[in-house]
Amino acid sequence: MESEKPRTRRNVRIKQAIIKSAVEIIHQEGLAALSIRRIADAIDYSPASIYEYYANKDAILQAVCEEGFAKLTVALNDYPPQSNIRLAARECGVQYVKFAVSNPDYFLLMFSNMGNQVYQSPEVSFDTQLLNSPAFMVIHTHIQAMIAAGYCVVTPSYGSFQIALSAWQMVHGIAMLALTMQRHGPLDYTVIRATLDAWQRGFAPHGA
Amino acid sequence: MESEKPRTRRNVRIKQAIIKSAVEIIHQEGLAALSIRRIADAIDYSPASIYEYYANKDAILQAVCEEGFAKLTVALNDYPPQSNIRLAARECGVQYVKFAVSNPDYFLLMFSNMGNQVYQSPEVSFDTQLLNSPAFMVIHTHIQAMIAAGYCVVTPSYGSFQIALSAWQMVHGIAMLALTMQRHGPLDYTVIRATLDAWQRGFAPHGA
DNA sequence: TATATTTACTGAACATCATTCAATTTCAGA
DNA sequence: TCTGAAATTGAATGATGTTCAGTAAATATA
Repeated sequence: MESEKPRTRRNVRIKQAIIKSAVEIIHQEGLAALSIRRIADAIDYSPASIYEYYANKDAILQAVCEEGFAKLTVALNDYPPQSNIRLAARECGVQYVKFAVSNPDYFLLMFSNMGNQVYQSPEVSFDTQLLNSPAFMVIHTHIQAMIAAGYCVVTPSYGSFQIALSAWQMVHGIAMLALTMQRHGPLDYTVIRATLDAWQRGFAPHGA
Repeated sequence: MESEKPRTRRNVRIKQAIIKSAVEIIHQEGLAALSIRRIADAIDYSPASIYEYYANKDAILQAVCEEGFAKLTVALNDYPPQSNIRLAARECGVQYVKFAVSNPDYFLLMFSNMGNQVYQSPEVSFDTQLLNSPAFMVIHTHIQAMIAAGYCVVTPSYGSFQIALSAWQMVHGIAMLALTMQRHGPLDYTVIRATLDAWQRGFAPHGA
């Protein structure tokens, strides 16, 4: 089931080589340096043959983005064990920012005008698309745990989905501004953790 | 003082015409449609003569961004009068999101890889750069008012600057995700206001 | 006013880009 | 071995940013 003919197996191997070299170029020389010719050089093919595997450059960028979201999902869980639910959720947010900072061009591509057709099927609603996205589900699971532990208050009009979306918006804003405005000098993660603590307090039950 | 020779006055008029048509093209056809030849067409000049006024395309994009930040500053103050400080600050945040949503390509250009050299002089620190930026000062002033009114708690390591930055990060995350992930369907500003209320609660004094 | 000089402007060119396509090579099956 | 399909490519197309030598216009000088 996983790979039928050697024909198709070679096919997927070349497709993987294409996006792998694309990711490397983006990492090493930035998004602006990425071109079809550059990829073709890297994998020892002619520029024209790239189009045998991807319809156009946008399709390649989309594949790169999809891989990026998968990597982000992994990164969101890659932090040392925490002593409680709230610290774990906070560290998950820190991981989000760290992923962005250590993959700036990659991250900007994922969340910019073009390559973000990942969640963009208009026929499916925004909510269900998010709830099927692994990266968002990591956040959502943290929020559900905090709700279950009594650290988060839900109301009829503002449930776990809205809170998780708010959490994503918070860390996304931190990450984006760090990439575009705060490029010079390293980030102070103590301050960022304090910001995420304040965010958690905003959803905590009254006087806790 | 304002305009010396007719020579220089004509010069600035043409420079303004260039960025004005650039902004129009971005609004009407998107950033991808913006080219030197397209601008030259719009202002009845040859492509080469554009370079008499701007060094290259990046310089034009930077000028467009600077105008964008000025427009954003105006928009942040353009909301109906509110009955108290906290509602005013909240509405300022709503204006930030509304500006982004009604100028998507413009906003993405302002906060993306290239055209954001606005605050990027490495010799000046991030803090002082922000505190000299009119758009950030609008946010900072709201925060200072809330602190003075006792709605916000400051600590030695987390002062008005950090709180204002956190506010900016929050609304920026809302705006950015709305542009890149939530493109289909209008935004629910009731939910966004609830999110900003929660943010404010996070910085409120204990049990208020 | 006539001339010299600086400025504004342009056409044509260059390098690079994404993309297409006819022609060629490679390969799997009969 | 032969045949047809698939894979690969060189060359071409049209668009892009940018440069530059040359021309036209505006200004300064005499």
